[in-house]
Amino acid sequence: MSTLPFRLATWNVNSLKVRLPHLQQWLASASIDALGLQETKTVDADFPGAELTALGLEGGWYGQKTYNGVALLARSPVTDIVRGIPGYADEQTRVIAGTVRGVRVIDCYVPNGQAIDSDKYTYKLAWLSALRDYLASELERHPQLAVIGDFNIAPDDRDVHDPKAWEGQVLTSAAERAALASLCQMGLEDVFRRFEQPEKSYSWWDYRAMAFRRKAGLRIDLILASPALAARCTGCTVDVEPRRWERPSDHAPVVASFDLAAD
DNA sequence: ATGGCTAACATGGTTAGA
Repeated sequence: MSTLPFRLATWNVNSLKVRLPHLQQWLASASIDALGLQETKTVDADFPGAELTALGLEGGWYGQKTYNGVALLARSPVTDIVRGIPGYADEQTRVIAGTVRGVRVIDCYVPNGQAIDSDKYTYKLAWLSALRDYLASELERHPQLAVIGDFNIAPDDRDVHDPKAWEGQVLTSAAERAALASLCQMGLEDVFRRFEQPEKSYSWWDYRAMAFRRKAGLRIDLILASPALAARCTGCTVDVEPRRWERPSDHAPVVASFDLAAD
């Protein structure tokens, strides 16, 4: 049976307006078939659709003023686009889903949570519960499902540069990790860990205190795959190169490769 | 050292990120 490669990426760009040149430069060499963005921070009317069309991308976006904002883009048609979590009232634009080459892709920007004692943390956990219910139903409908994005949860202490300093903090707390684990218990797999990876593999580094230079980061940007899709995964890497560029996003893109059936 | 830096909105200083 013949297969075709499918390279799927997620990138929190921290303002698409500022990072459009970075995206253009990265796409020129990264050979990406589909891409989920987070923190576009732009209303849909201002979304740079023409610039992305010029890069050979199409798809959908779901943004708001100042905060949040997601986009799902691909080199082939993106169909059945759904914005937000159906049935969950949320003023924040954090999810967009679509189907690309037979793969259902759900792009998420999970709430940060700010601090354990914050209302935003309560919102984060409630939001993750709504996401879990949504994904349970999507798993039933779509054997080939990818859930990608900025999860704002480091799955394990391996994914934290200083586990002691981060212990019990937002992004590593037990309740957040349990919420992520419950997604994995439904069959979604963090494909990054299917493969041998370098020590200190992270996807986010604080802008402050030379965190990137010190390799003081967290791995919070993930690509989860359903069993049938995970079985087709041939690799997953963090591309740290754009984090070295001038005026970078604080997140690096993560890329997973799949061999899809070519029927 | 509880700061450090960046972006949006606004046009000085606040909010938010993680």
